[in-house]
Amino acid sequence: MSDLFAVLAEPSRRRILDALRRSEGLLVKELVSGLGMSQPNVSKHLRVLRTAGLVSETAERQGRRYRLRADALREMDDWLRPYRAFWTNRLDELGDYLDSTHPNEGPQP
Amino acid sequence: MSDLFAVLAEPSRRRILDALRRSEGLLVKELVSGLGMSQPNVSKHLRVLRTAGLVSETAERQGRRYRLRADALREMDDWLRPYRAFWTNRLDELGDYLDSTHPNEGPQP
DNA sequence: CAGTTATATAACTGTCAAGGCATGTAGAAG
DNA sequence: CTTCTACATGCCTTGACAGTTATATAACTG
Repeated sequence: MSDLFAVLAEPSRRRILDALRRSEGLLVKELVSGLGMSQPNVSKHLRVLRTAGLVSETAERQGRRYRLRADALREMDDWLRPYRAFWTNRLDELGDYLDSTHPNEGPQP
Repeated sequence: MSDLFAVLAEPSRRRILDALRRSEGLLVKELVSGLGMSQPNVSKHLRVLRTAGLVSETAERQGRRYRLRADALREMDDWLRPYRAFWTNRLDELGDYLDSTHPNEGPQP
């Protein structure tokens, strides 16, 4: 489970990240009640996310606060970058030209 | 396996997409020899990719040509977008300020 | 110290998918 | 029609988790 893509393949983990993104860090109990998952399940997922460098953990009096480490997502963004060109550059700048010369190779609706 | 993220969690499938991205479509046999995977394995992955809308297939005399459908990756890009702001805006514009006030909360090397 | 709260961990179980092997199939070639 | 090529598909085994339940740990409270 050391692969970033495999870590993010779990919908529950993406939901955890989404929740952390909208807040300035959350306690485990807040994630449990907020997402409606069992506490051990949340803890397990947090462990995976932590191992992947996607979240950080700090101890507090009321519990442990987990924060997003969005930086770890750059690897995914890097992989995606060359593909992004297919619908940003190509379609916007060269779309008409390509469509007129290779009408069957453009993206289908 | 209808979840895009789960589909892309497989390294072999990402390699297939990478290969297709660099070319204007490839035959199955070309993928097999180029990636060094077994033919049934490649066919299976292609089926998954096709179901996810990530590749398209056209029949030719020499075989079946698969092409990238980068458009299907937009869903992943959309999910990533709000996170991207964390290292584009925040780090570039406020990075120095945050580093000077919370030196331990910045991205680790 | 006893009890409560917050979280982690261990053990177990069910599910699911990846990869290998063998086989089916369709088209071109002879 | 037979053979080869290119590809798909079915079956099988194995391994990897996800989720639950039960229990451990740690800190705070009274």
